[in-house]
Amino acid sequence: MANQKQDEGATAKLTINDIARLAGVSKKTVSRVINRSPLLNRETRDKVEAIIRETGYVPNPQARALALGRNFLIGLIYDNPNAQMVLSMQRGILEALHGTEFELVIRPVDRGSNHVMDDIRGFVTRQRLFGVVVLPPMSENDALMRMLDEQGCRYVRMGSAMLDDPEHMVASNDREAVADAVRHLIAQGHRRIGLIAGPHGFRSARERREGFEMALAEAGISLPRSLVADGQYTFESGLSASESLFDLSPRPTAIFASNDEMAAGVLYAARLRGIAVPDELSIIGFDDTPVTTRVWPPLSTVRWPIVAMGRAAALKLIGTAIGEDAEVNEPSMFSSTLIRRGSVAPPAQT
Amino acid sequence: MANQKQDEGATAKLTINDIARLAGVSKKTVSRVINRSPLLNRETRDKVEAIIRETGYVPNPQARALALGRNFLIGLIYDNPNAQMVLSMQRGILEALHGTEFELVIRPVDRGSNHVMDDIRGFVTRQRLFGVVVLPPMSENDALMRMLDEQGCRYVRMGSAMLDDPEHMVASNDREAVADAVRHLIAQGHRRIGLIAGPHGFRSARERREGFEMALAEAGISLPRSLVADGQYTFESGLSASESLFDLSPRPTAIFASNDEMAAGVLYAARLRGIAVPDELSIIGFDDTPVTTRVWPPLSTVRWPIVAMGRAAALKLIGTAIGEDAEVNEPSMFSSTLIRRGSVAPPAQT
DNA sequence: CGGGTATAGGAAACCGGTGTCATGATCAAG
DNA sequence: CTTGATCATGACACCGGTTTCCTATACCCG
Repeated sequence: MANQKQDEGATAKLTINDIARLAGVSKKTVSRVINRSPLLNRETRDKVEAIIRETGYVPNPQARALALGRNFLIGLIYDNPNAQMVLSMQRGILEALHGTEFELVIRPVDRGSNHVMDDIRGFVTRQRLFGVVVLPPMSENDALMRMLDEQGCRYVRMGSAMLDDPEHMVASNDREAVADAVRHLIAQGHRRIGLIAGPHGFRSARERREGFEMALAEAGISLPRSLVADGQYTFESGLSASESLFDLSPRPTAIFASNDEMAAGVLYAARLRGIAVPDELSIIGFDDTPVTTRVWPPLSTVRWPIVAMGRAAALKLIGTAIGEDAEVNEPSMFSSTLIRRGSVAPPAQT
Repeated sequence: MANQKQDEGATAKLTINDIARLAGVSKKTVSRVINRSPLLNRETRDKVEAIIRETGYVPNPQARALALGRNFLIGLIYDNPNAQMVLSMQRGILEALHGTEFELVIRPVDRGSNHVMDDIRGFVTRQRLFGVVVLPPMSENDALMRMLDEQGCRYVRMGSAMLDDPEHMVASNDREAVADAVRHLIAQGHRRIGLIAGPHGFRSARERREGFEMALAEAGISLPRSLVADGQYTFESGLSASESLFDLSPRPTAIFASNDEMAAGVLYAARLRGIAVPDELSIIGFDDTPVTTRVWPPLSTVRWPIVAMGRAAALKLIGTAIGEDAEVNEPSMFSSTLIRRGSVAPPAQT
């Protein structure tokens, strides 16, 4: 019913036929110019290119996608655990896509909902996406990957140290990074070190916990269950989780929080209790989000190269587009570094 | 040269012809079912729908877009001044798009670069976007809007109190909101109130500044030039801008920072100088980003409904798609509220 | 100088949908 | 029973590109 062509108004869109007519060649020839076919007369190409340039012709991507059987859309699937991470990832991916004809379509989902799967299936099939990048914790869902395979949708998953399938994976070595951070605490003289763990079922939470335990074990320090508190990667959970650690006697002299949001919660809780940081309590977080430098004292943390990893993920995805043989040489494993700020000091008393 | 159909593998995609054959009807009839044409026999529709459901057929969006002459992609253009804002906006837009066939394509740009314009033109023309949402400060670029008009690309701009063109605009009333915040400070007894302004050329910066001046004028308080410091909406600029205010004698007893990042900078600077907040200095920010509750004391601030505004913007955009007459009733102006936290107290001495 | 081989370029089919218009069936009114 | 209107459906062109296949020309060589 709705009246279609009513808001025409704009510059009438040029078609390949117009260009062909203007250049005095067939549309096929124009198509060859657009697609850089090598078997073309030099003059013909120059002439057509000149016309394209001066008319500002842009081939219709829908028609191209239809004829070519593939489009130029990359999807980003995430269940936002961390605003900063998502945004950095978007940036990394877009950096890689810049200058190509690919665009980024974003898709936050709710992993708790019981139709996530259908939701994502609809997303990739409806738009016939070229491929998707999946962020943690969705990237740990193997059923999702099987579904994507079934749908013939390429994917790259981001995650923590999952190297089963390096071609479809970009990972950071959280375990080693956390171990380094904890070794740093130990070197400062800390022995009673608390852990605020991430949510169960998160690969990163497990990796970070293992790194924590590894460093303690190396130093021969035992880890009583009471020094481990469960968190949800949120500020509030960090705040409440630290309560139980503060109630301990003797109190831990240092706490490693599995991400910065929770570390900020620990800092806040310490302030509420009048515990001085770093003099009475050292804190290390993970992620290096901006909040670490906004609070006082600025938080020491572990930085992982999110943007670079996003870029690598996107390149892996579109690398296969250029040509199957164009070997993709993006690394699959990235390493993190400890950033020392003001939240770590030697313990007050030995 | 590249070999196309080699990684077929996936479930062979069904076409409308397959469905037509299976249902024993013509493709046109199937098309009618898909597009909910009202002039269809009940039985025929049920039969075709059953087949579509059991085969899991999804119409090819590229073909649809080609035939229909429009696609189902909304673009989001921004020059990220504020991660939280961008992310909330994405969320709001996606909420509105949820359940429709539209998808969101994001496009950060660099407004400093001298080919932003070409960049954006390429973006909207190449993908033939249905429409775009433009975030500040890009939304204040009138040349951009003219260009979008030329390209026949619908748009909605987000911004501060620009109501020249309500149909293409979603705005917040920053001036009044800031005036309220400053009135609050005045009511607490403050008379020497400093302002950290936003960058020149930002509409929001001007609106907020005007609100600040308005509230002071109402109360008959004069505003010496020295009480106004320039900032760039960044934490660091807030930090350094507050230095000059702190050097004043007498020092201001309160500071309004034009956004939360700068307010966090003020708080940080105060800590460095040993100025107690809120006892010796009150602070109010703007945006209500998470950082306000991570720092100590938590910052009082002005909250504006970003998600709701994003939703409204998207609805305005796609509202015109459903039918030209379907009047879009989304409001164009949203109002903000003062959130009182712990960074405001009466001045130490009168 | 003639026949074989590249090479540029064109005609037509095709990708998977939608619009237009024609057609046959059904039904109410005359 | 005929006629005109209404309804449900199908045939076919078309959206704007790409691909396949074929032809005409230029070039190579003996």
